[in-house]
Amino acid sequence: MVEALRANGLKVTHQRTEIIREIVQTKDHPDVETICRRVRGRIPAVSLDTVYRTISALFERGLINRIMVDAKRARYDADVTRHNHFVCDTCGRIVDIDSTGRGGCRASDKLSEVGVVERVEVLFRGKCIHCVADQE
Amino acid sequence: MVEALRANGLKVTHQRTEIIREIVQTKDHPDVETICRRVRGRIPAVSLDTVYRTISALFERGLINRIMVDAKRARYDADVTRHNHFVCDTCGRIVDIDSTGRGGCRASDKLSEVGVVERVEVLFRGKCIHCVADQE
DNA sequence: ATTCGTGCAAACTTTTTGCAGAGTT
DNA sequence: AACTCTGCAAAAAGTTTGCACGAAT
Repeated sequence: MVEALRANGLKVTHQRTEIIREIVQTKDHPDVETICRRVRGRIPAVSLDTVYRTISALFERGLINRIMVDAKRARYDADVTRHNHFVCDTCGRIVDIDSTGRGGCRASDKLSEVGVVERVEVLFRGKCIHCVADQE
Repeated sequence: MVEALRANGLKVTHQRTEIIREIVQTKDHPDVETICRRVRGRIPAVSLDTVYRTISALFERGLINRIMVDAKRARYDADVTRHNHFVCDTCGRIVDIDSTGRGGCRASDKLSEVGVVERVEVLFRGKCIHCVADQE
C-alpha cells in the first residue's frame, strides 16, 4: 500500500505510513476520529487534519473505500475488493459480507438507460447478534 | 400521508403539510435545504430548522427514507417501498431503480450469523447519461 | 387549557482551508 | 533545491438545541 502512495505521486511520510498501517490492520471500518486516536498511540502528535487529508487523498485515488452509514461520520475500509456490508443500526458495528456468486446483485434493465454503473454498494441494515442479545 | 402524521401523534401544521406535499410530489430525492427553498415558494417564512425537525420526525417514524450518498447532506425519499437507487457521482442526481424479481439481492449465508437484517439498501454508483454526454 | 410546533439565534459536530515551518524526493 | 506534507488555528457546512411565542387538539 505504501508503494501505491508513490505510484500516485504522494509522499511517504511517517504519519501516512502509520495511518495506512492502522486502517489496513483493522476490519472494523473506523471513522476518521477513531483512526486518529489509534495512530496517536504511536505518534502522539498527529493532528486530526492530517488524518483527514491522508484519508481523503487515499479515497480520491480509490485506494480505500468510504462507507456512508449514518448522516454524520464517514467510515473507511481498506478492502477495495467487491464485498458488501452489514450495519447494526443500534451499535454502529459494520461487518464485511461476501458477495456471493455472480456479484450478489442484478440490475434492472432500466439501469442502462439511466447511466453507466461503475460500482454497486449493498448495505444490509438491521440489528447485530450482540444488540439482539442485549435487548432481552 | 397527512393521516400518518395524526396516527403518529404529530400535529398537522401548515408547514408540515407543505413540507410533505413537496417531498411527495418530487422524485428527485432532495436534501433538506432544497426542500426548504421549495416550500418557501408557498410559505416564505418557513425556517430551515422546522424543515429539519419535520424531516427527522418523519424519518424516525419510517414515513420517509434517508439516502446517504455523499459525506455531507442527507437526501430524502417519500417512497418507502422496496427499490434501489442509481447515483451519479458527477452531478449528484439520484434515480429510482426497481428491484427486479425476488428482491434484487441475495444475502450470503454468513449473514444470519452476524445479525438480523431488516432492510437492504442497494446503491448503483456511476455516471448518468447527461454527464457522460457532457464529457465529450 | 394543554400540549406540541415554530422561528430565531446560538451551539455543536464533522470536515475543509490558509499559513508558516518541517520533511520527502 | 523543489515541492509536498504537517500542525496549528480558524472557518465552513450541515445539523441540532434552548427558549419564548403561537398554533393545533
